[in-house]
Amino acid sequence: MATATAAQRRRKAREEYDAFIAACPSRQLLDRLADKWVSLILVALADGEQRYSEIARTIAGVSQKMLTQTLRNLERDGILIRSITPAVPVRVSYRLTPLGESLLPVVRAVKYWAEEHMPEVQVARRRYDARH
Amino acid sequence: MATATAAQRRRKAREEYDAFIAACPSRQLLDRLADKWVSLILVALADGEQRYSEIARTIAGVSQKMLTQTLRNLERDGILIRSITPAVPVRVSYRLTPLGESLLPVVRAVKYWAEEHMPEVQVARRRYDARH
DNA sequence: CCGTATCCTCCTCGATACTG
DNA sequence: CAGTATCGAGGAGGATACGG
Repeated sequence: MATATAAQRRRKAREEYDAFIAACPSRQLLDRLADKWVSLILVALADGEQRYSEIARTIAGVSQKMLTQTLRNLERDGILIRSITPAVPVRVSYRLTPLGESLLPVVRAVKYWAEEHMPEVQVARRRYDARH
Repeated sequence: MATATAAQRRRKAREEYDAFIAACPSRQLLDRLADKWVSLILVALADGEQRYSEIARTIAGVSQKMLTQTLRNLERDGILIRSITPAVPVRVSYRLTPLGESLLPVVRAVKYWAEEHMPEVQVARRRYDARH
């Protein structure tokens, strides 16, 4: 059964890779995911292929440099695919790979959590600041 | 019904807070969560209260400065509680708040994803590097 | 044991200017 | 449109030393 095998492979991977260990490659991957822009890009691509300029418009405040850089990193990691349509002007689109699709719910949960619990955090901050 | 009310509050919060908008407070919260150490600290506290030195030992490679700084931020955000037992030497413990408990599964999922999918990412990187 | 304070370095990130 | 190249400021974050 292919699915079970894949699940077993992932379990095995988690035994071998421990992000608590500084030198572990998965720690570097965790650092990569712990990025300002990664979750926003992933969520922006949730509904399918998007052009470079569309992503830029969705994610307010991202600089051209950071957007390009983060997209390249995610492409290198196999999380998204960059495709070029030769035309004038050229058209570049990005879409999630299956690997990226598997990451999407995870990072989307982080974005949602931040949006949902912001009020509680703001209350906690005011309480803390009042006492310190 | 208290639970339903809380759920409604969160839904409302998600309508009002949109992390795609740079100025939105939830975007700052997302940036806070997008931190090298946050998920590791949260997961380290998953099984309950831990002393400062225990956390430091669990998370290999974290400097005293960053650990203290991140713990302070998380305390201010109401995600964990710091408690001091006056003794000689002093004993300082950290544990998750209910808010922190609600965040735990989310960030743990990120850590797990990184550990599980590291092999695929490494393959993707080798493929990418071979072609560029 | 659990910090705080200081210094110093690197590297992230934004701004700007330029190309196919 | 979708980049690349370069520069420069600022902050992240480590090392070290010291304090309650």
